Amino acid sequence: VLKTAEQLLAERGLAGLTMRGLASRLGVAPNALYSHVSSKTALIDDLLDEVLGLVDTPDPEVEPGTGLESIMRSSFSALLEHPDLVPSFLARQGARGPNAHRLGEVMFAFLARAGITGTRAEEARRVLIVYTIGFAALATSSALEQDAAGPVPEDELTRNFASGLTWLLTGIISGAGRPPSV
Amino acid sequence: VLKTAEQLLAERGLAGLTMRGLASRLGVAPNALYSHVSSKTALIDDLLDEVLGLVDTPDPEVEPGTGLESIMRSSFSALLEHPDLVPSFLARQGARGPNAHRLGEVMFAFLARAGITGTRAEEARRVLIVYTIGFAALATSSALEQDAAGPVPEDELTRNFASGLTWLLTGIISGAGRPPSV
DNA sequence: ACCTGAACACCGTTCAAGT
DNA sequence: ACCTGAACACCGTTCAAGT
Repeated sequence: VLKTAEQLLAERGLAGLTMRGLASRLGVAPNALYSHVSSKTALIDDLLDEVLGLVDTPDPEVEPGTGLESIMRSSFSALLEHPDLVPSFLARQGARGPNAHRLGEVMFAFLARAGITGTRAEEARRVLIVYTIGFAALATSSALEQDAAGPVPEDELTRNFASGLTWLLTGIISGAGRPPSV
Repeated sequence: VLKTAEQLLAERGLAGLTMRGLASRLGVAPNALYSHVSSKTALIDDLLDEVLGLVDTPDPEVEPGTGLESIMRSSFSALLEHPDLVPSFLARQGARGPNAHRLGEVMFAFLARAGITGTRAEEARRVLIVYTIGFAALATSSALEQDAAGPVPEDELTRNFASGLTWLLTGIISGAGRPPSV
């Protein structure tokens, strides 16, 4: 059901994933899909959470900084494997399915072990997520369209992502910003 | 010419900005637009660079950290004023018009004064841009759709943006990551 | 429950022709 | 240069009806 949507997406891109195209591949009429999914948006939401299922969560005993780093790296590469879905992640603010929820909890746990809780933890989590999805959006869109300007190779962007992630984690854990009201 | 596009966008959103709708507002046939702009994508690219024209560049004598901070803050609020264009910024990697170029140069100048040059400066600039656009995307999309989950007020997101920006700049300027090969 | 036929109300873009 | 009429090749979605 969803699987063929995923496969059609991989073959023909986001613009190529149409309800009509999907229906014809399944050998049914376009409107028959509405017996299985309430709208195209709902279909995409389902696909998004499936991508997050690919992210593996690190050993919770590991140091908080490295734990967070590996979660974000793993998320980044999961996103890169589904380039066409990344723009949708941004538009929908990172999916709200069960997998998204699970990852959010793991992140909170690591932040808490680094002594970051409350509002500050929420902020840090949001910053990390936004940064990761944003960079994935950059990497995937740059892969899709080749410009005269030179497309910037993917491994360079991955290194760039890692640098920024380190900066971010350094800033978060060092406790910059906001006076020590905690 | 472009002005009406901007105004139509403000009124009816990105989905409401169609070539046909734009044409009818101008009192011409849909295809007449193609005498003025080569495609809808080109039209949007023009709109994007216009938004970047709203960003004001700080006094170049100011301290690098605060200079960069104010550029990114100003960019963030310029983006927030045109919520419907933000997704396009991500898809097109932040526009490539003259205004985009100008801002990029100013950022490089500040980074250089902070002792950051070469690859590292490119990485830092990209990280800052991605972070800013990504957060703007979050803020605008959360403003557009109200969910049961509670939409997160805009000023909270703006503070959140500022916190993350501080963390990022702390990390960048403190010289974390990559061993001191410079 | 799940499907079909037919339709509604749209899209972006192109082509030939006019002025 | 800038416009029109007409068309091409599509969209997502709904409604009534069938099994």
